[in-house]
Amino acid sequence: MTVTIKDVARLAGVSQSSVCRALANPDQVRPETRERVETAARDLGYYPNRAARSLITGRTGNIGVVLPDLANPFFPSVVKAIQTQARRADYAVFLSDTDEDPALEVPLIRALTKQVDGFLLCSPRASDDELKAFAGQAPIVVLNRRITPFPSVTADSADGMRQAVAHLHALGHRRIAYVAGPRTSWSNRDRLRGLRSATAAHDMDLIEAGNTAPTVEGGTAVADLVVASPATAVIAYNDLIALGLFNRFAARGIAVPERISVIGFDDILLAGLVHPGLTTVAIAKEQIGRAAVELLLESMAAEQERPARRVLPTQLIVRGSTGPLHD
Amino acid sequence: MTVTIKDVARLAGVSQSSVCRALANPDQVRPETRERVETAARDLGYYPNRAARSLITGRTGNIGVVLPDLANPFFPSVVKAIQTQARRADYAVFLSDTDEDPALEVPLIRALTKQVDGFLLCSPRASDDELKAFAGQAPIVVLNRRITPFPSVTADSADGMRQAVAHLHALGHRRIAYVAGPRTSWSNRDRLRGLRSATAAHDMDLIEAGNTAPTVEGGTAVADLVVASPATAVIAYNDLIALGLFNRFAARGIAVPERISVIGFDDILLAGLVHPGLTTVAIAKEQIGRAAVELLLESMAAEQERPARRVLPTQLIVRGSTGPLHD
DNA sequence: TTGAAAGCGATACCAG
DNA sequence: CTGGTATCGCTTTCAA
Repeated sequence: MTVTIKDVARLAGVSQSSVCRALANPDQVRPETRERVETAARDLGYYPNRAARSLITGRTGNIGVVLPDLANPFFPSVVKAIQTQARRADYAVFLSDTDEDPALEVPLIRALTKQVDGFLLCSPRASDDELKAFAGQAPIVVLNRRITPFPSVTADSADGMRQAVAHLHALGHRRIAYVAGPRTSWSNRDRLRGLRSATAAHDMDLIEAGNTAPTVEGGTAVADLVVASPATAVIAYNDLIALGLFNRFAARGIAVPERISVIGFDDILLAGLVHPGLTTVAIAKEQIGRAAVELLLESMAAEQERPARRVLPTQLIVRGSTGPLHD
Repeated sequence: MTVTIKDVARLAGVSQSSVCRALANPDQVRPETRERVETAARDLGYYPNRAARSLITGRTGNIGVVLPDLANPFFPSVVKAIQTQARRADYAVFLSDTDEDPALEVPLIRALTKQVDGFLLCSPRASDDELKAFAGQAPIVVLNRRITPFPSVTADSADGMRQAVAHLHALGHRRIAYVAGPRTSWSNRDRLRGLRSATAAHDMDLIEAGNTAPTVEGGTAVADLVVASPATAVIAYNDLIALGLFNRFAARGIAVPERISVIGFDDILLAGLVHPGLTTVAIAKEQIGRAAVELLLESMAAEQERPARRVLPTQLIVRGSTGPLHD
């Protein structure tokens, strides 16, 4: 059924060892032999069993990607970048969606541990302690979160928030509401931190409208709270929430940006397609994916002394959902 | 470093075989022994190496998912459903994005073959012949395409088109344009076929506006052709293209649905969030993913005589982008 | 009920 | 430059 190295060896009339070498280190073998082996392999349609190989080499050629929700358009973008970069290094990708369930993360990681050379944890929801338990067990790079001792790739949320707040301030806004995402999300805390210091710097009021699910429905659910607050502008944890706000605002006849300005975070595809366009803080999603793979490869190659931390830039994208304050 | 079955055996004071049995067939072993093994395994944090196991059992516990473009929101939805269903059966998922490159598919499949028990090919772009070469090599279920001899899961595009055309006809439209997707896409041909017969049944004119990329940009690129045609309504291969049309129409001041009605296909999240809402043919994406995994598990369990074909229903979702004909 | 030993497919080392 | 052999971690006969 399945063709193994033995079959190739037999057909080529050489030993297994030679087949192995001819295929892996072509120059350590006589050209004639190499040719015979290559022909035999081609004829039989031989492809090495990477699982068997990993047993002896200790390398699987796979990386594991764990993320909370593929339905959030932010993640597919990142995963796509990861895929592209991984393929360049001849790595295949295991994908696990935890469905925003923190309890699923650790078992999933464990189940994959022996099958991958390292992990990319995107916005992991598990506790610091649970994750730290993996230190030394498997190379791990964390995205959108910082946990010592793992290398991390994050976006410069503070700077993004600074840009967003400066923009709103320039438009005349003085009272901003923030719709927070999941409490378990490091990004959420990071963004909130940046927002607090940015509003403080401008001496503006920050009204925290509470946490909600990072989905359209999550935004819709808290829209009325925002309207009832004295805020003239609202910044959402992410674009999906912002679009949920849009929805409910439209349903209630609340004009954006005339009555209230809205800013999102992530710059997912949707942001540019709704009307009015959603002003948002763009994150370099492709760069995040790429950087993460690079860091992982590095940390697999050699134990790093101090974990690398890559912080990628953010950029405010101004669209129609923000405008001057009307009184 | 990594804890193996030997370590457990040593700590429990039994043989490897007993450890294996205690963990796999708990009832074939004396309760006392089982207890000792379980404790030892827990204490050491033992998790079997699935790659090593696959070597002997022939089962990997993995399934491979290949798709053309994770950036198309349709696919993440399907993948998420696949994940959920796969996890239920204790399968892990390998994901490969081919970036719409037909040439990448076959090598990717081959590279994964030994590491997975079967494949889910989503909207594969490779030729029938290339794919047929895998028949008998690995269990394969094809999504959004039909290729003998593989089981397939498809949407009832013909019925979806029938609903869309009937809707437009009722609104008074008589000339419909179709913006086609990739020539290599089976879905595209399937949808076109359905559309042709539906328009013929209503004695309506069908203007084929040519093929374009299944992306927002693809839609934007052909929008002017559609406007220049005598069509009063346009059906796009998918929602992304439809949204690209929206964009360009808005830029040119062409009113939707007053000047032209627009219908998409897939019902991605975006469709409900743009203004006006995009009328579209919804596909049961979760069901597709679920059904695909089910079929794959079945076909792995036993060679089926005739490949199963699951055709899932489609449903027209009417939103603001379609309206009565104005003259 | 348990242990010893063979073997899955590939690589790596050591002789020759 | 090539072949024999041990080995990776695990499962599975086969005897005891």
